[in-house]
Amino acid sequence: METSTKIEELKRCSVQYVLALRDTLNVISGKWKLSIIGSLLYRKMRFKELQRNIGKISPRMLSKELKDLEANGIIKRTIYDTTPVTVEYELTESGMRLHTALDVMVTWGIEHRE
Amino acid sequence: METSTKIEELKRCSVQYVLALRDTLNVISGKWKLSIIGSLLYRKMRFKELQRNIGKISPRMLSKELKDLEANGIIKRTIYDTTPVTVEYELTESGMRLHTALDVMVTWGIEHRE
DNA sequence: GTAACTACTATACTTTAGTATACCAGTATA
DNA sequence: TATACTGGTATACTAAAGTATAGTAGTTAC
Repeated sequence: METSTKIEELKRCSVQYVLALRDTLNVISGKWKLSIIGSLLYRKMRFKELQRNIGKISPRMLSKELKDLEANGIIKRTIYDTTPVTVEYELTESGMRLHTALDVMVTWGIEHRE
Repeated sequence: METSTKIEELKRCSVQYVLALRDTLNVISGKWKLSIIGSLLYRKMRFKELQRNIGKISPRMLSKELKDLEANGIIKRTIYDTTPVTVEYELTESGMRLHTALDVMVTWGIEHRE
């Protein structure tokens, strides 16, 4: 069965619908995940770079959220054998595809405020 | 300025982008909000009806979340002067417009699991 | 008269999310 | 020799989110 057909079918079944929705929400919810994804939408970044970019995030939270996003296949972590070590974070293909979903949410958010 | 132009402009500014996104997320995040909105997508429902439909939700949480959604302009509460009183909950126009955003999120969720 | 229906609210608790602060090893710069 | 850079971890805490259980008032059916 084709993916698009499968999606149409799931949308009709509310329990599955809510489950797929929750999968997406779990990936982007929490105080910091959006700021991290937003920072990586247009380019790769290193740990300290992300920390400076986001501002008030503690290294503990940044580290935890990055691990979380990596485990969920949203970002990719690459270690370079330099001195001192450099670690780069970037969105995966799946993470990049989130962009469309985020745009739709932004649109609703703005229209809702009107 | 047109709304669509305004949206295009905001998407380019990451801080505003994240803020609009967070507005949307605040509306749908939490353990129960999606189940409530999902229940109301196709028809109005009363309190006990929602409670039975969702299953394990406590009346305290349902009451709290409904108030929250009402305060955010997502649902409308109508009291009918019957005995015993009947209270109906339904999505507002804005709440209905969430449907598109939710569909996009479901699609991403399913594709991401693949 | 007692059980069940309506739509909730009150109190007290647990669990999860997030914060604050300090610290690690190794290297480069002033 | 002291400071700051790299990318984090450890411990202890607070705040927010959610749960559990009981109870409210009025009406109706058995």
